[in-house]
Amino acid sequence: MKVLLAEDDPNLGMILNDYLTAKGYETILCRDGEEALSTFEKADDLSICVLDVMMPKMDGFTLAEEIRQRDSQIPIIFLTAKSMKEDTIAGLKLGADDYMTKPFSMEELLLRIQAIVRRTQRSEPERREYTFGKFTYDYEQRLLQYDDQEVKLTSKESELLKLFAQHINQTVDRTKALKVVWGDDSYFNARSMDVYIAKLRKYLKPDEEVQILTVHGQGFKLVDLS
Amino acid sequence: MKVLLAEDDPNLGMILNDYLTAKGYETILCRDGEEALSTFEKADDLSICVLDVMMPKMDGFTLAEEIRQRDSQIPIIFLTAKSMKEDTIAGLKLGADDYMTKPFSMEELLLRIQAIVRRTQRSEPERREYTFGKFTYDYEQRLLQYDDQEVKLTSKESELLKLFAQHINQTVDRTKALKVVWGDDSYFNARSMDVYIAKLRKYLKPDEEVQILTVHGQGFKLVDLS
DNA sequence: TCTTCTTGTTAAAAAACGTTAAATCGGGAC
DNA sequence: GTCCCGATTTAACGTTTTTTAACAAGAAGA
Repeated sequence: MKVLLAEDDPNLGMILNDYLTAKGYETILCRDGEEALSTFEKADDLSICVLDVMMPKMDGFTLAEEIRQRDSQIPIIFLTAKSMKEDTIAGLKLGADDYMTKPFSMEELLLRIQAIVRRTQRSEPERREYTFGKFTYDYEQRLLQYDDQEVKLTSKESELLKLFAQHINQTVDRTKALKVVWGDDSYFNARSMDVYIAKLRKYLKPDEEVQILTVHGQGFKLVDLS
Repeated sequence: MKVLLAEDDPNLGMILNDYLTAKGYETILCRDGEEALSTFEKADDLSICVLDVMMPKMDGFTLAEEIRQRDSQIPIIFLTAKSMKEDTIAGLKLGADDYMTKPFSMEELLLRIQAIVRRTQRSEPERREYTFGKFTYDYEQRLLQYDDQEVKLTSKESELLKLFAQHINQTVDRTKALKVVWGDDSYFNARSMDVYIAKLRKYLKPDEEVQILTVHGQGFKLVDLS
């Protein structure tokens, strides 16, 4: 996840940069509008832009217009020194996705970035089919196929398997799985999930190369050795 | 474009209502959280929710949680009396799409609504004809066609099918369907709906690529693989 | 090693849903 | 009004899905 930061105040710039980096974002910090624009043109997989409104060489609004010309979709958040209504409105007219008035907390900025990214990426083509080992899983039809056998999964089985299929060879947290599939992570839901893990394991048994490993105290991992 | 407004201050409520109506939006104004929730459940084509945080009976955050449970996609904008950082953060954690601090200008609210709607583009215009798989459904005439066969549906069958057709490949909540088609979600209406689901499934049988899946404990989903 | 916490497994209970048919309702014809 | 009819609801019973319970097994820390 790459974030373009355009902020001329070296102090704030570094703070933002460090904070977002610590939170797992890849950041590119630019000191003025022109630098930001040329960086934008060179970078090819930016997820979001965070632009200070007042900057040397090219202000944030102009920069946003230039960016919009080149990518009409990428989310833009403006940072402004004071709450100027006209600024806000001007920014929104340019298609800003959000707006923050200094001083703001890092946490809030992070949340806003997450919220926007969640929104804009959610239309990411949900896959219909997942494959692992010799299996094919059709999420829409809830059909798990192996050779010429097929099993129809129930909705809970389906949601859980999809979650694993989306994170092949990665550990999926118990709490995360519970929140996604059951909505909350109570004790009983956790036990219920364990039962479902057993069911999925039974379905996956035919292929030795695919299995659900438990990462004790953490979660589970669907490993595909094929 | 339908907007759900939840605002207890009659003055501001009317102003918002009038302004948005003048701008071509269809608005539904609710005076408290509970009213807003039950309105939400009955309406079947809302585009966005604008919720005051402080309201009688049910506050905006709780309301938002309830709404999120029923529709994880619909955009939500919060209105709050003062700029409370905790409020802001709490709201964003709930997945708010935007946030406005009173007093704000109508123009700004409008711009934010437009920005969000432009991004999400979710609103299904009320259509006369719906298609899925090899079927065509004419809602006005209540005529379901397949190849050169056609079936005339009864009014309940029709309302239910329309609801599914408007949410193809999305889960429609049982309670939502009951509220929209039957008006309330009593036990017997629920059983009645199950009977109607069976009827619709019979009608849809000719096309393998269209089916109504049940999402246990949640609702139903009309999937179209074509 | 012992103890505690977590996970595996199985079966039973409970809840939700499917199916079919009979009962009820409500509007038009007579 | 009564009768008839299709539409809808209620009822009864069957099936599937999910949760709960109880106990076994494994991992990790003292």
